[in-house]
Amino acid sequence: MSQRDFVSADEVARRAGVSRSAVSRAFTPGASVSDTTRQKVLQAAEELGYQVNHLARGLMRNESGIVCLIVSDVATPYRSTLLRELTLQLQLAGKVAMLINTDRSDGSVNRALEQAIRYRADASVILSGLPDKSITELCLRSGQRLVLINRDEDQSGAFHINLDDREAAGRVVTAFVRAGCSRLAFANSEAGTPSLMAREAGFIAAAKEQGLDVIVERHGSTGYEAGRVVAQRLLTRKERPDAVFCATDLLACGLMDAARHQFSLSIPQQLCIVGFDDIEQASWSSYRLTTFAQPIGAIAREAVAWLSQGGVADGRSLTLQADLIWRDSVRGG
Amino acid sequence: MSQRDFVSADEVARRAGVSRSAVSRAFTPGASVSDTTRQKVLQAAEELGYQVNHLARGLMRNESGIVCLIVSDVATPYRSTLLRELTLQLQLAGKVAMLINTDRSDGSVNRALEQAIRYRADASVILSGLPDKSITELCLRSGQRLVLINRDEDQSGAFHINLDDREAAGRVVTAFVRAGCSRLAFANSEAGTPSLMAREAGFIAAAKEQGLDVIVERHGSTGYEAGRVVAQRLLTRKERPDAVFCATDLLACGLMDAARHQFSLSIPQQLCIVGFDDIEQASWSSYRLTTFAQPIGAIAREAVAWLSQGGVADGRSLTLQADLIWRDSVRGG
DNA sequence: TTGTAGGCGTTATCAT
DNA sequence: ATGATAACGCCTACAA
Repeated sequence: MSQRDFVSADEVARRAGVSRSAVSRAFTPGASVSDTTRQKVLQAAEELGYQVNHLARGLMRNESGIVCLIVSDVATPYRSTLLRELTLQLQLAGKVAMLINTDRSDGSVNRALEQAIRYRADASVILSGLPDKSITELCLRSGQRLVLINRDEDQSGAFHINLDDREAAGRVVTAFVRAGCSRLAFANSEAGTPSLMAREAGFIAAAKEQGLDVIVERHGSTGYEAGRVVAQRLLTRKERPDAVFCATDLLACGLMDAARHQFSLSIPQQLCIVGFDDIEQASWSSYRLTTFAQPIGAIAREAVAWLSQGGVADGRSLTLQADLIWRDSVRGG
Repeated sequence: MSQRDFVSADEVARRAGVSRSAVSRAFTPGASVSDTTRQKVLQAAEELGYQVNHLARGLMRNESGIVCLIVSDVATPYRSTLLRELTLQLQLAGKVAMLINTDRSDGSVNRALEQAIRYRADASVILSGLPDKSITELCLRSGQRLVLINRDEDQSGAFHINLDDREAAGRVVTAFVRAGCSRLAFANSEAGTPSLMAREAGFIAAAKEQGLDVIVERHGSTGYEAGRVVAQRLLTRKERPDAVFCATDLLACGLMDAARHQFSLSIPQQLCIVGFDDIEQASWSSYRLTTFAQPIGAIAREAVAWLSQGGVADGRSLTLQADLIWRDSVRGG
């Protein structure tokens, strides 16, 4: 390691002609220091380029200020938007985000949480994957807060933020029926995460109420390419669907592109499509996708509010509604 | 704050019937411990759910394992991809990423670096913005490494990774001329970052060598919407351009969509377009954009290799080439 | 190989 | 309001 030499409170104290404690107090909001000494300290610190060592402070205060964000597929539009919002809110709350990428292999969520513990993170936010119960219990027992976004509901003590996926799916059926569609399909990935499966189940159930069957096709991960593959399967059937609900916008974009450029179908005339997430691309004029907007701002705000609150926090569950954004991929908006 | 109670090395030592130091050694690769005690310690740790406190360890070792990633516009395709790659490489190198969002206001890069110092980050990687020299010197002086990606060249002691933007721009002119284009335009944002301006300058210079003028149009930030606005300006001129080089793919997508859907132009027959970054959307069948692929993997690898190397590191500069990806937005690939 | 003692840079407690 | 002193949890000589 190269030589590291950060300036310490001692040096500031010496230069300002006060004690270490005075320096500490000058950097602690609400501590009892006279204005004159505070000024002396602040000036000395400025001149030396002193910054409080948060490693040491965290050790003492038993509060690191660190919040771990555990996530896979960061490069995905929806994920990266959520990430942006979370980091922003965290910073506003005086916290700092530690980003842990779980793209590689399974069980990596567990390893990520261990990392969170090692850095004594005040809280962890899980955006992807599902950790084992033993490790989340360890977190909770250690006093580390846990927020699960769009994850399953089985971790007591943690804060769950979910969308009402089933309700949303029901509205899609209504929209499709109103558009005169009758051959419904659902495009999903093989990921099988709770929220994705809830959309699928909700769609099927609502369709059944209308006396309609649903063709379900699943493939790969939740991306553009998977959408193309699913389109291939769906649009070569003898009984071609006239309406597809896609579990995510990325799937929808892939499916829409294939439908247009490979099968020469007009949208929404010959095929209605609804997506989920309202990623930026959904509004691009090549897509103009009717889709559900996740309340990303609200999710981030609620998450940060909960994890940065003082006092003992109980586990809790919050269900938010997704907004249906009408654009041009369904007839008769 | 709720009660926090992480298990410490003391407790592990007691349970394993050894001393604290034995515990420490058991978790230090290459320390001299007998296999039997190591096993005892590891088992006790496992049972108690012990994890080494990296705050304390960082304090002692003078090496936190933290690397700060300083970035704005995280939700942008190119940025988020780079972020994914960097976090992955960092984790492979045994480091952990601290993400600092500088979306708000100016001078926030300076604040971000101060944050990096407070957490005693081993290094900082700057993906956006440009810090004041005084603060980067403080970082360097404190022994914190600095990597600047696609930033300006004026920070000595830091590691600079840049693309050869001018060379790339030159190749675009060649491609346009070969496609029979003669009314060249450059679409840029008003951001004015070094790499963006280098692409612009390089394009103009290369065109001049061919005896060609370039219409330059700049607007807003580097996004899809700006591309639409620029298209508006460019395509309503009496002398409509027949080839546009866009500073980024996002601009290119916006411009292409406007050209097609608003001006009913065929691409590449009536208008050739080249972008930069090779974001995922560039390959989608609605765009099939000819563009430059940033060597993101190499950038991330080089950055992490440099910042995690032992010993004293000198400032250094690395220039990488961008690969031209031929797709369908230029005639005669 | 093992345990003991001292120190890393803070903050909190206690006098003054 | 200020300064000395004791933690916080860990690592690392040093001694055994």
